[in-house]
Amino acid sequence: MQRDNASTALHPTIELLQTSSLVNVVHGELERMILSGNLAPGDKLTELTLAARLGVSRGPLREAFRLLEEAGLVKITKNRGVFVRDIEVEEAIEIFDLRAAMDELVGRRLAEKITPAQLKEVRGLVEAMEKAVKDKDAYHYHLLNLKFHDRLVELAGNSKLTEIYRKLIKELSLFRRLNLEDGWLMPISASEHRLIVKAIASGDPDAAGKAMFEHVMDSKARTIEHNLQRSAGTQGKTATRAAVSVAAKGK
Amino acid sequence: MQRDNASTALHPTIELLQTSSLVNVVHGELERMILSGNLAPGDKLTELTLAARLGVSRGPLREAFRLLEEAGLVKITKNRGVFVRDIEVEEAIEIFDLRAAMDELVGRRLAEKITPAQLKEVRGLVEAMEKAVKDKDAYHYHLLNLKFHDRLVELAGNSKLTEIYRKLIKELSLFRRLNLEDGWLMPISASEHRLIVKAIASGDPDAAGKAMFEHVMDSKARTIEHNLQRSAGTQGKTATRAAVSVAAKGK
DNA sequence: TTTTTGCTGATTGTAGACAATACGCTGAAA
DNA sequence: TTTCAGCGTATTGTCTACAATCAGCAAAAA
Repeated sequence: MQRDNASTALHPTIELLQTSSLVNVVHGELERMILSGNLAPGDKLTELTLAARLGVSRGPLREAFRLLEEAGLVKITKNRGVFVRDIEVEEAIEIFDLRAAMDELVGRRLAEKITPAQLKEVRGLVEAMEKAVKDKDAYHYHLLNLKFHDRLVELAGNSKLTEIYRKLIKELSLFRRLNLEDGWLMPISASEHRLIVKAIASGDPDAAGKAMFEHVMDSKARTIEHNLQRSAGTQGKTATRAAVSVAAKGK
Repeated sequence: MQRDNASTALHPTIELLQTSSLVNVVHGELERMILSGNLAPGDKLTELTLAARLGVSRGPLREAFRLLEEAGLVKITKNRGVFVRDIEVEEAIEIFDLRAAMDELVGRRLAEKITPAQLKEVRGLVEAMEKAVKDKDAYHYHLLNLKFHDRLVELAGNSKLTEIYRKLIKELSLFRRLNLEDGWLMPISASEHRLIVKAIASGDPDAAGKAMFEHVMDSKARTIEHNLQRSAGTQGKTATRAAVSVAAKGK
């Protein structure tokens, strides 16, 4: 009986057909469109239009909507439709605070269990980021930054933590997209990464946790500040953001 | 014009019809059945059967399934069906570790910002728990314990944190249900609650965070230990309630 | 002018039908 | 007895049709 053999070495196409339904594909595609900015916060996702464009019927599409809703990427209003969610600055602050606590855990764990090979790998990412800074390549830096943190969380070895961390990052991207790509705060962030790796390498859980925590909180301060400047400069109608400064100093 | 009046004081039935679709109702009902143990881990959720029982068609039901899938309560396998998820002990450990980090954040925040009135409220919950211990009322104690921690998280004032915390608790209940209701570890847990409230009341963020963290980690150790003992003792599966469909063959 | 009322087109909510796939049974061959 | 092929049933995946609801506009009333 070669059942074992067949289940381990499966042809990619077969594997694909067995695992992916239309719902999965549509879900992935919509998520990609949202995270890439192809669909912006506030945009309406009309069922008939999207169904026609993606070449599927409304059923799978609606199921994919529900996945996105629970993931926090869209908001469904009865009889009104589906809209790409808009992350308010208050919610972004909450996410940063939560991320800080999670990353502190990540730092602690890594200080205890990271291997030399893994350490070398993340050092490579830091060096690549420093190179991107030197080249003033903000986009590449952004991708490396995401990769760096994602990899650290992954290496911490808690899959539940990884799952929720990624969910938060996705939601946060709905808020952060606006003020990315002007890489003014890039170099500051970059230098902190070296400190994080150093603390992890030292094997001191408290130090590594603190380094991670502080990094996220600094990142939060920079992002919020940047966002406030931007929204204050562009439009007068954002007077509602006044309450933000109060929320921002919660520590 | 009494538009304001009309929008604030809306007839409950109208409000209900505007907000709740069949998907929402079905989702809530299924979640209730899963969390209450009416549907046990491993149970299969057959579309036609459930649709007939709930009096809806398969469409809304499938959308509710997707919500539950993203929430981690069920697992959908293509062409096979929907099953109530089974939380392995490894995943439970991960959730406890994550919860510990989150609760540490909760403790810190509460030490800084809890009000006397709120303090009085949580003290009342602790006292009620102590009474439940004295009465040996394990079920009531269990409910109060959930309420206590849920309220603390809520009072921390981070809605994102609250949302994810509740999601984790729901998932964890799929693992913990088995070894609840034998309240052997009840009194130990109860005494720790007093310490938590005391640390929060003292206004020391580090102490409160530490108290919360330790409590969750102790709770983790007790639960895991208890679970190991139990699963070592009983080999047979307890497939008592299979409301909808067959209990899958043992894993 | 301002408000309100009724209509119309567009969009979502739900149900049912058809196609595709998996599971379990029967029976025959080794 | 064990294994395996073939077949029928049950269940899921997807699509289409119909009903319910909403947004916008125009015309009438104040």
